[in-house]
Amino acid sequence: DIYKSEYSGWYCTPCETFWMENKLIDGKCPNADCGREVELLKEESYFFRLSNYQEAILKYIAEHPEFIQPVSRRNEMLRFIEGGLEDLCVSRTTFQWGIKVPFDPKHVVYVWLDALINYISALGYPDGENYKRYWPANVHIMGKDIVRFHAVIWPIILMALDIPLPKVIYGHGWYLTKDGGKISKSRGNLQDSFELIERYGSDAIRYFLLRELQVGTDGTYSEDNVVERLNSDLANDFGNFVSRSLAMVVKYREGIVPRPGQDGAQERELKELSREVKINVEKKLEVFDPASALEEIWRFVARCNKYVDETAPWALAKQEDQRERLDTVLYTFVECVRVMAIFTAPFMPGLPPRICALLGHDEGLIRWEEADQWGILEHGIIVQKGEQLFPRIDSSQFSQVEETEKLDQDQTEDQTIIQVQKETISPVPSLEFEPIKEEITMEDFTKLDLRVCKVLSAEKVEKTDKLMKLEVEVAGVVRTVVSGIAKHYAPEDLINQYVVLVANLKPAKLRGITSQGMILAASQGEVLEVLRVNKDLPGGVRVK
RNA sequence: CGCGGGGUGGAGCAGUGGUAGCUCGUCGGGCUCAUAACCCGAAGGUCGUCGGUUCAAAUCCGGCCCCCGCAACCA
Repeated sequence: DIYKSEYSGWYCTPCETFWMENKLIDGKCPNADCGREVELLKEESYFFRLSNYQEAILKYIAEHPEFIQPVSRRNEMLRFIEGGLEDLCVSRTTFQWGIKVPFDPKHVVYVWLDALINYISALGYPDGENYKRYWPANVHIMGKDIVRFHAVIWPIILMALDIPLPKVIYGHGWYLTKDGGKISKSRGNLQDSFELIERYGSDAIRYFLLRELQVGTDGTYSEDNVVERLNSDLANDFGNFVSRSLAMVVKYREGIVPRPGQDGAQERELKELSREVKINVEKKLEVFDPASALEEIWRFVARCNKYVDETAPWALAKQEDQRERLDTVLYTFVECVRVMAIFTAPFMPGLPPRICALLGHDEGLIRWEEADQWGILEHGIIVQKGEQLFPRIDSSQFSQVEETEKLDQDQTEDQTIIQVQKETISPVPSLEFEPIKEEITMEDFTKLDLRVCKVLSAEKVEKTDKLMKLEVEVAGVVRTVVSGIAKHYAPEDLINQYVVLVANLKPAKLRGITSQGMILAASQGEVLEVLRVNKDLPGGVRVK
């Protein structure tokens, strides 16, 4: 299914670029600086016959509705395949880095071909033990943007090799910021995950991501949400239960887990709930819904806290004739801690050792199949209250700390530097400035011709988000300039304003409009400001 | 008509035909073992909008409005 052929395209030699036929302008190079003749050039390449498998992959998807999940991604892939598959060019000769084609070393393998193969080659395909044991995979989980490679190209590669396909391809959504915008470096809203882990702990961050965000769709993220979720679920509900229950064993029985008496209705209810929760969690995990699984588990956590309230051990402790009842309750507390540790272990792998240590056990205590079994712990073992598992996070205190740290920093810096105003309350990553470029001479600088110019007219370029077309007057001449500022200014904001133009910049074509120069503007992330001249200097005055 | 996601109580989200749920927040009460935590109760939603299908629509179909991501465009 691999064959050698030629990839043909229109090649512009000076630009060293291939162009699609429909991009050419009057049959010439579309690069505005070039516009020269292009030639039809053929590059030798290897191709993979994707097109031969179009019907096979459609049939497979139809017969295995669970293959691509969630459904929205499945529909997207079906539409893509129905649109017609073309053979895939799987080698390149235009660059050297990459894996050389063994039998034709002037070619390197197309990245997605060798990347996908890693799923089986890493397992030792075709004879490795791991391959025999683990393939076909139960599920591949990846970001929704690369589902196409996993749900179309990869299965076809496997079909061509006559290898079983993975059972499920799951495209998960993305983490977006609170305002719905994508997290990205250029917007300055990047969140360093290692910083978050350092601040809150990896278990807590795992919990947040699995609990708060739906797997199949995009979710919003903000540090306020993290703090709220962690305080409420981990500190108040979970951590506090462990703390209060073990504290009572220590307080009323010197930490020695007593022998339980007869179960009452409350104990029976608790045990029944553990069975129900275990089954539901298993179901939710089968369908890739960790958020609902954790919601189930927290039903149990909440019931445990309620159990404390119902049984009121502090009242039992005052009555000598309730000694056996108190023993039962305290024993059940410790069992609840054990069960909670089992339930949460798949989501927070750092937790079991910490809890087991409190119970004087090793991690052998954590066995999923015992999540609904009771009476596992021996009486007579010694428990301790220990450190708080999840201390509450005081976010206001936290941002104060940030502020003072910042002030300290500020004072050490040159007083004349104008400080960047910190607008948000929640901690944000520090701004990353571009490094200062290498030194140039005065002569280099004077090559730049910067001019004050008056904006005569301004209009948004149709069908673009960012482009604004400006007519400016400079030294008595009117020039057209296209600028990427439409998101930040309305045309009327700029008309009759004096701005700074790079007057001797080589013209370039943008969306069909020739731009004769560049308007100066400062920007950081989402904020942008065009530099303006306020004194009434006539258009054409030089800026130095 | 480039491709795709979404609009559900103050906030964040579940919910693919049959009394609209969860967490947080708010208000009132209880308890005092615990990490000012826990427990009980309450208020709060014409499910973006208009129309259609149906005995019945947040849920199915169509039109419209708004938000977001990708692609193109930041000279």
